[in-house]
Amino acid sequence: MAGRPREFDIESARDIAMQLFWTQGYEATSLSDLLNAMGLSKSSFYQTFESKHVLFEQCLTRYSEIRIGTMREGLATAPSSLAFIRGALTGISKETRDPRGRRGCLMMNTAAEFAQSDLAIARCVKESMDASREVFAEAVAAAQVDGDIDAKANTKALADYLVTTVIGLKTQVKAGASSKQITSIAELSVSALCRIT
Amino acid sequence: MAGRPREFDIESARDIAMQLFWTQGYEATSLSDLLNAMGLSKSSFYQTFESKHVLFEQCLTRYSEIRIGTMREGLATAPSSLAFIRGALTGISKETRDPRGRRGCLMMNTAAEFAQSDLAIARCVKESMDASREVFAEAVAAAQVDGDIDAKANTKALADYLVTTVIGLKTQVKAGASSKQITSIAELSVSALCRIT
DNA sequence: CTAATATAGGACCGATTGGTTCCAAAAGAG
DNA sequence: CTCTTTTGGAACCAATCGGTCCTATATTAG
Repeated sequence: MAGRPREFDIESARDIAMQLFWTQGYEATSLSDLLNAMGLSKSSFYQTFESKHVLFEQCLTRYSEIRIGTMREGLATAPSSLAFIRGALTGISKETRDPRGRRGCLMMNTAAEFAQSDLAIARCVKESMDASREVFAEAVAAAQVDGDIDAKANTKALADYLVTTVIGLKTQVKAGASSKQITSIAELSVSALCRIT
Repeated sequence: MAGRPREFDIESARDIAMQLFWTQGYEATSLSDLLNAMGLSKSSFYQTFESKHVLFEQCLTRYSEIRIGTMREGLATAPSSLAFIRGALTGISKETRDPRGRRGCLMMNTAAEFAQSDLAIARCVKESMDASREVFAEAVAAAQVDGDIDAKANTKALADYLVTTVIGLKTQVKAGASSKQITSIAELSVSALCRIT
């Protein structure tokens, strides 16, 4: 009991929107920007995604899922937990060469753009932040078992420390830091992590 | 050789604008927001400050001056260079209770809002970043002389590390972290700094 | 067939945007 | 007094914003 089938894929259309929001920010992305990039008419857009704002929230959720998924996969396949942590930090230097520009992290960009003005979005950002902290906490705990990090150290505090460093590094990239600088800071942070007691 | 005297103070009017931009961001601050807050008519505004954009650039410069000045003063008056560094990090936890909201740092907010789109602004942000790194570099060098930080460590790299941590902490505040979390991460970072070789 | 849904495209909405220009009044300096 | 400048306010600009609604067509299921 259905009519004409949808001619586009909701998921991939949303992914395109996510990329736009990521690169340009919410306010800077106009409705026509979205329509052009997604290849949709206004009618299809509003019928499928209630509004620009609702679509944005969906994009945030999707981004978080992808990001956390990638982290979990990286942790599972890394040669060691410490290697995963090191890779998570040093890998940020690659974003320096991002052809799409140094666009940072959608969650942090959003946190910066919507400060306290939108509670629903603020909550979404916080949840994503907590999720990535959780992955780091698991990695730190495993590295403590491996003996790479002091077992007496506070696991959750170290995870918070890592999240903070990642945020700082990504923002540095956005502010114009060089690849070498990022790598150097990342290495420094990891070696510091291993000396904490 | 002058006509009617200006009835407002340019400096303080600009400071009010800076506060607005800081809390709300550039795009989110409309012209009428500015006029209301600054208590100016449109004519006075455009006669004194060429445009919204020019005013914003002036605000960025002013913000940077204040920020760097405060840092230099803190470094000069602190009981020790390491104490200054520790204070610079742990003090961020106070911003949690900011009545004006967790508004982060104007420079980083701007970096996030204007990514690569405005070169003049990007340059301004980078300069401010470099200036604060320079202050941290002086502090680290002094702390190395004091023996609080290993003298063999790379001074500039440590300064970069500190800037990154500050950015991360301020963004964490904006994303909703608690005062305790911030303090804990800051303490962790400082103690890590002292163990690096 | 009919009912249901999706399509593209356009008309239209009120509101707001940053910015410009003009005006007449006000107030100082010479 | 005259010249110069600032003042507030209004009028006006073209453009854009997100969003609604409508028409006509297309495509499926039953």
